[in-house]
Amino acid sequence: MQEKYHPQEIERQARQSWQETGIFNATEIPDKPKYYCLSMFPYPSGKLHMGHVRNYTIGDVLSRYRRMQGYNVMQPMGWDAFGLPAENAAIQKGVPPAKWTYDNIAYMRSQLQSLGFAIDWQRELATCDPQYYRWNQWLFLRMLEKGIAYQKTQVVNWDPVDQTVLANEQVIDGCGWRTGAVVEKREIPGYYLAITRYADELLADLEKLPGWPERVKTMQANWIGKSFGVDITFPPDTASGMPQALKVFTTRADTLMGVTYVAVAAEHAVALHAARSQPDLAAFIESCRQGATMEAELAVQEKKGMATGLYVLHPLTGERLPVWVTNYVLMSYGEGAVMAVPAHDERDFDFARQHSLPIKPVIRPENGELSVPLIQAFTEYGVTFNSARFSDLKSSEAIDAIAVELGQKALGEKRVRYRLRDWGVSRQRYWGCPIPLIHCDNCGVVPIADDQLPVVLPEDLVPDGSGNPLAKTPSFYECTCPCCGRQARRETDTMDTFVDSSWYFIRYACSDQPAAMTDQRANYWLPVNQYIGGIEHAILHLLYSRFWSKVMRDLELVSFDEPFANLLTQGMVLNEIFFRKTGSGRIQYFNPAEVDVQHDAEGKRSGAILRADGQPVESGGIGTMSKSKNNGIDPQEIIEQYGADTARLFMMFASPPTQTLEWSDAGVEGAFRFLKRLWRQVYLHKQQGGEAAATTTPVPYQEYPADLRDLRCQLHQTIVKVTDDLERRHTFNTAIAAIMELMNELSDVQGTHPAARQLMQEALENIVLLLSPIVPHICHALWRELRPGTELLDQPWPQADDQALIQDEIEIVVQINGKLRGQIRIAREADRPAVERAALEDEHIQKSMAGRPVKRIVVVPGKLVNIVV
RNA sequence: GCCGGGAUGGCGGAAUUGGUAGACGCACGGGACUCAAAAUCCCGCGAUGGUGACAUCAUGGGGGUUCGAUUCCCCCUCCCGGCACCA
Repeated sequence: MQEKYHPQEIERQARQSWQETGIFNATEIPDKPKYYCLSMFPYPSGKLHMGHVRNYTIGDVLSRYRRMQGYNVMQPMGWDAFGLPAENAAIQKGVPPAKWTYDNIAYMRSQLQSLGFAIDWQRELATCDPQYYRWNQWLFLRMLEKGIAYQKTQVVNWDPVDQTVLANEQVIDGCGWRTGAVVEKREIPGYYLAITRYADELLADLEKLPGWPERVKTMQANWIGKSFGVDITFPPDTASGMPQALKVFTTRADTLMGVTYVAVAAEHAVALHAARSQPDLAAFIESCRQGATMEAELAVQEKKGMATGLYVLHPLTGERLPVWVTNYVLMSYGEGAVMAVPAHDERDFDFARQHSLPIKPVIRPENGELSVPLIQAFTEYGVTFNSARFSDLKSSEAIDAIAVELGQKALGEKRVRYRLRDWGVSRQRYWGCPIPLIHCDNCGVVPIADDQLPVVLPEDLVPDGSGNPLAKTPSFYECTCPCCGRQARRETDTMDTFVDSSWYFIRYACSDQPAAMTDQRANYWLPVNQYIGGIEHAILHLLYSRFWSKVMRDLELVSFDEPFANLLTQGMVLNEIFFRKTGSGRIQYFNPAEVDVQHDAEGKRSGAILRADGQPVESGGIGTMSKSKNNGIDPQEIIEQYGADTARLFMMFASPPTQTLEWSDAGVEGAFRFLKRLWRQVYLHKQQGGEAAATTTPVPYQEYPADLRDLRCQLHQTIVKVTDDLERRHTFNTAIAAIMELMNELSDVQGTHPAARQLMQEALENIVLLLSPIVPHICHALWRELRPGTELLDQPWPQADDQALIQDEIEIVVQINGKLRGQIRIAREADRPAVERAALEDEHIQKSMAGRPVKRIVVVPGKLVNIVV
């Protein structure tokens, strides 16, 4: 055995050994419990970043742990390979996106392999592979047949930078999720997937996901936004010229008797009708359309409106109610029209005040009166009044009674509505999955026949930054209609890349299946037992994938309802930001790797200097690693300097996986130091006749000296703790801390005494096994030293020896009035009176009590005694 | 505005079901080894007072429940995340 730890060499050897045996290639074994462990696949952007390393290390630790526990583990990897960065790189460098993407995949694959992840590379897939995306197209056609996919023209979110449409989920604070550009409204035809058909199930099934973080489930529930209410029809006052009845949706039918006007969105048919004869109204509508480009601005912008001169009739009283066009009613929710109840709705209240519309209170608090005149809307539930025969009812009763009355008049019914909108999947971009349709002047939209799939995306186009290159490539779009044989045009829009990622985890189960989208292996492996990824996909990818799985289930392609049984959302990787203000007032950022942080004699931070010039730099706080702040650390450099195990150990140790992780060079050094100590400990043990002790005449545990018995107890307690931390808590940081603690104790064990060597052998073997999911390479090498001729990966996860966990004497804490005042050692089986007696007799306790009388003694068995004086 | 999560030494974090606050690591200080430095090893390390044994204070702030509260309850401050004219 080498005296020193040489990570590069041992890591290369370990990886070679795993590769030769193909040990991580998974097959379906019916009689073994399966464990499908999945980390979100990367976009092949060029090289791995620390977020990837963290993500895949978490997955690898869990995979390797489960493997040792006897599970049939599958951990696959692939590439989310379609997307805009490829096109942008192509525009800049003049290289086709395909080449750029495949080159990146090759490099990043080698990086992942150098990190030693236990991945089944036989199942690797890339979403830009025609053999993958043909099944996107195939399923899209099935959806088309079922009416789940359909075409419509509507106002959409337009990203002016990426020059494409975005789905609602992809608009964050009014900006594109990728570019951050302010989203515009445009009216464009496109294809939609009817995710709203599944709204109710997507919401209800969140309850089938106890293994998901509450936070993510809440976010999805809010996004789906189910609300119960009543659809109400307001008949037209034809005398005023009102052309049609107005349908509204309300959750507060109990306030119906307080309606004083009706408001419609600027895009509403009634508004457009009225505008035809009223130029000023037309101008107002136009200004609404232009002003309201940014979603976030909508909420804060001033409420504006204009009367149409049209009237509707109150469905119960027949009263004439004016119709207003306003900018605060959304066309995209409900019917694009609302009944306005100023007394009981904040928005209506503001608007009514501005435009001097009547305010009619009809709800009062259950125990009390409404103070009039109202200073603000009373929006809570309460009791009706001033509502004719619907007075003096609780809100819930009034809603029911009014709904029944409206039902009898055929002017309303109870209705459930969702905030969720259908998923627009058309993208006016090149590097994506072609939508398999043909437009024929004669036959309309014609789907491609299944046996003609895939519609292959040409891989040699170089976009120039102006529009979709597919639309400028006749060899792609020129075709003949499959129905009538005449000249036709192929659809040049491609699918949202979130389509690709909505089912890749199913395809891993059968990525070599040429004849079908899935086969029975999908039902063996799925659902994914543990999914790991960033919280940023809480809605987007995770909601789409759930929807897609349910569609596939209804098409009888898979048999599960939910794709991901357990979800772990990892925290982001942060690093300090350093900068200087240059003379011209510009800010120049410096990479933390080029900066030395200084400390004073008390260990507090005193400043930071740039190594290159020795001059100070300012700290800009801690932030996510990003190019713009120049605070990223390249994982490759860490791997080359310290080895993959150090990188993995540091990331798992610095914080629990769900929390943010602060990068620290010193912390990396510390992790490296620990591995060096571990290596040395095994080396020294072998020098002292080490592993022979385990095989020759063993000393019975009962004959161990007391200190070794205690140490052996700690060893087995550590096994229990690490197992629990990995299995249940997923707190790898505390698991590592417990092993470090044990190592610290172990380093005191000296000498060649057989029992000492025997214990050392037992401890080191177990430490190597416990650490192996986290730092597999060094453990692979150390195991060969501790047990020559055997392989670590053939070993099961260690089991604690129950006998070792039982201590004859235990330590009990003694408190006086809840404050720690002493410790006593006492026999494990000592009864309550004995414990009390021992506590009272203790010298320290006697002194602290100073003769005060005992009022009461609280005993927590095995833990503490509290003496109340 | 609504919903959720959080605040613990110089720093990252630990304390799992109300039971020893600060595990483990980093930084820092002291020592050993060395011509010297690095590396390594040993010791110390919340604050205040005390030579010391020890005492007091301390988990964002204030109050409460309890023999005992970082943990439970009420109020407040600040930070982070999500949603936001959703009728």
